Amino acid sequence: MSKSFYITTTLPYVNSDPHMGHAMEFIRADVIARSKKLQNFEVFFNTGTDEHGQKLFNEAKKAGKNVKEFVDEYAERFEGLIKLLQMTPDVHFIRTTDKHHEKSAQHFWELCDKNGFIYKKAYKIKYCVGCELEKTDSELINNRCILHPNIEIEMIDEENYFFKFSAFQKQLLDLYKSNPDFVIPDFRMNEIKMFVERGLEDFSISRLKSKMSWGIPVPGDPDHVIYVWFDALVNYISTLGWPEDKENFEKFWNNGTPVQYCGKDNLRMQSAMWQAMLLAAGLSHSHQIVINGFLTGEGGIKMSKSLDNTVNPYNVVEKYGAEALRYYVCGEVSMFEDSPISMDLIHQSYNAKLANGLGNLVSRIMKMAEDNLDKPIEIIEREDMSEYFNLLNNFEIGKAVQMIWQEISAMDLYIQNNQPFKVVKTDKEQGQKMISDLVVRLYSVARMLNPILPETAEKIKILIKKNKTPEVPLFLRKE
RNA sequence: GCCGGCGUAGUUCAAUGGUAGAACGGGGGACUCAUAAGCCUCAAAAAAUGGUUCAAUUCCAUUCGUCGGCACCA
Repeated sequence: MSKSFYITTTLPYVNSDPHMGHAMEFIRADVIARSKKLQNFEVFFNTGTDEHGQKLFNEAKKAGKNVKEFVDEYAERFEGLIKLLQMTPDVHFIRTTDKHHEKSAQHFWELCDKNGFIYKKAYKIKYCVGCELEKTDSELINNRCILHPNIEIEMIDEENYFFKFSAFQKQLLDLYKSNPDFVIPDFRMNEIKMFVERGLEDFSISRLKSKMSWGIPVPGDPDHVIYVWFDALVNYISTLGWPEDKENFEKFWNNGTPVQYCGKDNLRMQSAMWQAMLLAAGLSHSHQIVINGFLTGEGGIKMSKSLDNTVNPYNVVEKYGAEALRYYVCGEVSMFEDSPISMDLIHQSYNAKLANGLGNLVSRIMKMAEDNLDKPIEIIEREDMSEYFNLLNNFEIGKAVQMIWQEISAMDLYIQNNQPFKVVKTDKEQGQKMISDLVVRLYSVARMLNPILPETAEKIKILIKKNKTPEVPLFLRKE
């Protein structure tokens, strides 16, 4: 029986174009998914789009569009990232407007309801007529909207369904205690632990259909639709075919150590709300939540259009290629802290590591091989890669990248110190031995690169199999 | 305000109770298999004050700075 592994990104909310944060999350999850496959796991890799809720409802209306058409357009752009970023093509792409997902979410609701964790109560919301929006306390100063301080905040009473989040405090704390690696990195684990320790409040999980119709109908109550978070989180299991497909669910959710990759803004939803929801439905919790930091502009300044320091994935791929972007978010960006990104930084890393480092090394070794070896070397893939894969298994993608580039440097240094290109002129046999040893090492580099830069890894393997130097450099240096 | 993290070369990061390491970037040099790449080499750092200690960048305290969390933002 082969081992199974499940990994998912969060589903981007489709109220704007894909940005660098999405790209980073998609790429990193892809790296882990690919690396598990290489370790012979049967992998289920999920991503998709979150398409319900007030915001989309409002924005579609503002754009004068039918909501479905509005979200269709965006969903297509996000689905386009799969190809753009060279993600593994068998990734599952779920949309929360998919019929099956909607039914699945309703079933999930019914389970929570049946188990006694959903109830109805009057819900007071603070509403700013100026914004035409519901406001939270943190958005108010002196009980007035920050944007419209001259208008009184209206209190609106409405009946909503509530989820008994408060009932799960102890179970969540137990979960965290018995699974110290449940949330990665540890400081995020502490954060969520402290949040839960402070006490949990039940939250509203429905909206009045008369006010906001863009949602999944609440089972048995046509006047309400399911609050977008409650619906969206269920995608992590609906994508597996839950509840009908018991076999898949068993294989990937119960036995696939489900991992959820997300940004730091998602900590609470992924590691507390969703876990409580699963418990309420009588299902098993996720295995691990991995929390990325945010990408910022240079100098740690928040990216913004007005500062003109935004970077978008399309431009980067167009100018440097998908692999340069994959390299950057894996090797140059901190795994868990906020990190800067800019075209300039990408440019520097491209030249230093891809052109001067990897690309140049491939050229110099394969030139020696082509000129001096009579035939391609025989490769036996049996060296131990466990040290490398262990890094990836712990989501230390950056350290894994570092390990590869250390080997690249070591090979450059070896060539410099031992000069096989000279040796081969005086002692052919010895020179050929040195060169073929280098080719073997290069092949190992390609194997390690496989999950990070899949296309380049494949190119290198082909060059080695044909014993050819690349016709065009792998990564042409850019000025 | 409360809680937590951080403050090390130009930049991004590392290690350490006893001469502070790396990568990128910058200066210089010898070579040539290679993408004017690679290699060698040089310059370059511990926010401030006080304490513990034979000895502190490392432990403690305070100050300053900075970042994050403090619930419906999908």
